[in-house]
Amino acid sequence: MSVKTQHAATGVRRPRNPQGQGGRLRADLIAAADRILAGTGDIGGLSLRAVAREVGIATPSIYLHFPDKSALVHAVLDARFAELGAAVRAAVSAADGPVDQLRAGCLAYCRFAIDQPNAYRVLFGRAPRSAPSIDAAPGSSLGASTFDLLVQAVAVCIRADAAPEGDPLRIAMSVWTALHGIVSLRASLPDFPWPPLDQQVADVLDGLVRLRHNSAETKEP
Amino acid sequence: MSVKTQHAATGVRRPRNPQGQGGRLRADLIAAADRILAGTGDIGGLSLRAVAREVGIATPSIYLHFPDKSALVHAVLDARFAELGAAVRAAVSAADGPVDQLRAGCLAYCRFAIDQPNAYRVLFGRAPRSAPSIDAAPGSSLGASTFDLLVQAVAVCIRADAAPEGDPLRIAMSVWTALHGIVSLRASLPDFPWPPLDQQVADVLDGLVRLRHNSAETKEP
DNA sequence: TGTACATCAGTGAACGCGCGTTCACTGATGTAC
DNA sequence: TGTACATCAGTGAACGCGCGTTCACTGATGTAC
Repeated sequence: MSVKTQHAATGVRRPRNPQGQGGRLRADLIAAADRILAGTGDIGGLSLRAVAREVGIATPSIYLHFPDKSALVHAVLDARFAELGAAVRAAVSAADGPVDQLRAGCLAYCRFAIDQPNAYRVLFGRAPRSAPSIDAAPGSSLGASTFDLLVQAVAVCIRADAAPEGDPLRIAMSVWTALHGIVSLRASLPDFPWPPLDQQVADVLDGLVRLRHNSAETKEP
Repeated sequence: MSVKTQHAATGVRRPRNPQGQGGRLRADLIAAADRILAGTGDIGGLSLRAVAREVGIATPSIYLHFPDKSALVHAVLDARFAELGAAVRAAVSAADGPVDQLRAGCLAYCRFAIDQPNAYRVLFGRAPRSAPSIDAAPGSSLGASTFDLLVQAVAVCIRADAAPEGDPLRIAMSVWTALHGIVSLRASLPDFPWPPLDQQVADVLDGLVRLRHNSAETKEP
């Protein structure tokens, strides 16, 4: 039996899906490509052959579900953008009050990026025009909706008098770029003596949003 | 005559160096690799064959000057780090006073990154451990010396009472990450409606360093 | 002044590899009659 | 209940390509005698 067609992890060929369930392979392909990208962070280095090996199928079977390589990559990016948005939304929902909600959302964004640096790099670390395998910026609407969340959180803080007057869009841009800087430089230079993430995020919010800390709600009981 | 060995731009094979001047090719190879990387920003996508084509030599001639591909890439990175440091130093020297010098250095850093986004991505946009062709983080000492410049500039502002008390190292880290965020997000999402660079940098310095603007030195005559 | 030799800066062909994609094919499962 | 056929989910071999690297070689230039 050829080694080429065996599953990468188990050495066993993946069983064939029953009729009507061929679509399952599509999800498995996206998941496998996502796992590989999470290990390398390099879209250009992703190969259909590696994806097929990971899933345990023959490479041409991918073409039953995606017209070409870039379609598979787009599907992976869409899924990851949705996941990032869900993580931020969940953190915001779990917090109380404008300031804590803003902070929780920013921290969730950074944690997603730091826990999965390669996945984050795949989403935000490429030059859209010059990337060889990607023709257009995918998932931009999903990314934009997550950014809208930040603009709204800043606006709520200002309306609640937790931050001084200012343009929420402009402030949110500053915050987003600063958060992106925090997480992407940490990924690029892991040996640099970075301060704790909470402190860096707090510095950014204090400096750029100028949050007013509500002394009535400090953690002292 | 084979097309393979002709110069990419002119179709003419590069003339052979005189004896004792073989080292010239080394500099030409670094420059050619740098030009290619400035066009793609993708270290993994750089090929020795493309470099040889650009210079107008046969590919194996590269091995007369570099033991392997990663040695050539390291040389390119060292040269670019040195260039970035020189640009920042020149801007700082051309400005007067602690605040303007800090601002000038930060702006020069951003302009270098924005004018040559792919070169900047090559320097700071990779995950050092997982990059396939690069074994260790190169140029780190050159990068670190440029960062020291920022720390000193912040410290001078504090000593000159142009900024409130604070830990210059911690503040410089915040500023650097914010600047990196500004320029790398601009490169990743060029279609986003970014505000003017000067304004973004000013927001970052005002917020994170809390610069005091010296009203005696405003631009009004 | 001539000549044999060493050095130097390269060249051209070939190696084995992994890649995206195409093509004709297989074989299990369902369905119409 | 049996059987011919259609559908579905894949497979295996092959294509042409660009890659990093190795190897034996070339041919101009300098130098020792």
